[in-house]
Amino acid sequence: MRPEISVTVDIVIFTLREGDLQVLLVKRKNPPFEGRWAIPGGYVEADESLENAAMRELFEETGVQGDAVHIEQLYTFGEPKRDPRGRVITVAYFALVPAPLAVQAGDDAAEAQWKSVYHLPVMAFDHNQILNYALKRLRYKLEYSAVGFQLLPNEFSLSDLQQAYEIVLGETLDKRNFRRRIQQAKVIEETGAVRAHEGRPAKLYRFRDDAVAEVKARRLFP
Amino acid sequence: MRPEISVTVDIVIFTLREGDLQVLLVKRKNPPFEGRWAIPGGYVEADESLENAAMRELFEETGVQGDAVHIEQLYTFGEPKRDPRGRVITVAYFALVPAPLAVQAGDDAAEAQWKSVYHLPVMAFDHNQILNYALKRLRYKLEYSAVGFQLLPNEFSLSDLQQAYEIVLGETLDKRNFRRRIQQAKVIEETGAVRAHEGRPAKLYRFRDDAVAEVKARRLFP
DNA sequence: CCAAAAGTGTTTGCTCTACACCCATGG
DNA sequence: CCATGGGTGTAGAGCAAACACTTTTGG
Repeated sequence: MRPEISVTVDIVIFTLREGDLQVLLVKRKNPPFEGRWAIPGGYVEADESLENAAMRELFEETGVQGDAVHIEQLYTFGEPKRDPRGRVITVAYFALVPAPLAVQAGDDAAEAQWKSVYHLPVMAFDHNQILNYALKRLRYKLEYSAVGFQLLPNEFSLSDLQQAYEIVLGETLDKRNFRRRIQQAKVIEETGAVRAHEGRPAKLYRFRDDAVAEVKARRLFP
Repeated sequence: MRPEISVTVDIVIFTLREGDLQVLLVKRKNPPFEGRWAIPGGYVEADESLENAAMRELFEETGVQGDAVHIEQLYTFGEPKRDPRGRVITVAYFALVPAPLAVQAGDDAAEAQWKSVYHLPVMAFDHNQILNYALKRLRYKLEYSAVGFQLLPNEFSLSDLQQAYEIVLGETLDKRNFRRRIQQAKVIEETGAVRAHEGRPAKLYRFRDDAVAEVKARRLFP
């Protein structure tokens, strides 16, 4: 009546690095799939919620506090044979972190590395499937919610923002239309600061906290 | 390292009945929450996939074969204290079934009944939360996918379809605009049959199988 | 012929898209 | 003064919303 089933959480951690959409993977140092790359994850403790388990894994791998970044449940994968050790279902989460952070390997990982989502290795378990699903969901959400801002630091220019969208969506966007849309959506405000570099300095913006819930009835970027 | 966690699936089964959006609930005949209404569900067997478990529960409660109707994973609920008996996480699914079917009570249920989503009792566990989430998702999906057809029988009139949308969305729609949209989306075809009743007979339509994947880039019903 | 429900078009405003030049700064 | 990236507006097309009458059948 109550079969022995283990429960893990796995967390797909996306960031923008090197003009690329990257994901944090760890190299497994124990069987099964020793030496293969995998999504970070681990067992759910008896007294912690699933979300807390995901945030704990995120912190262990990146040092990022889960409540400071976007984190959401993705899907639960539970095919009987997905783990050769026995019945293990995994609740997959995905997180968006802003900066290219230093990473540290967890207990069960020999090393951790950011990898481009466009050049993924063959991974342990069903992790390629999980990652494909996460990527699909990320692109999808980008089109009708303001979640993309979570990939950027607190202050950013409109060009930064546009570049972020272009990297994730894998297509180029019209500058004037992009800016008009973002402004109309009223999800950002000027910080007052500017950033100097070669060329005209860029006004810096921040994401408006009160706009998080403001997911539009119409998609922002059709 | 591998805490004792039980895994269940719960399934929110929606249908249209009596001009109302209804959900199938069962009355618990054992503690905890004896006598309370609950969403049908049960333990996941050691060798079955989560989806199969959900389809099995659906069949046990309604006699409907899971592969004949729309069924999808909703969310996984895993707060440590959600079940007083111990740590139980539940993978919630939702299903859309076409007809007001006869229902039969499963092992752990004294009776099963269709209940209006607009007059829900206080339920066992966190089932009110699950149901609210399912309803939100249903309305949301209705707006940008063709999933609403799954609530109707094979043959239906355009008035039937419009009525279905109105019931679920809780608002009235313009007849001409509704029909034009549906026709443009090319998701239905005439069966050739008509249905007679008081008034002019209605042409009957069926949902086009090849249109299932055809979720629009633009929402169908903004 | 009357009641009841099915079916059908047009106009108007808005939103999306495509597109090219000037501006501010540092070197 | 030149190179570099930041910043701005408009015209045309396609889409969505509002709106009322005619058609077909059964009784």
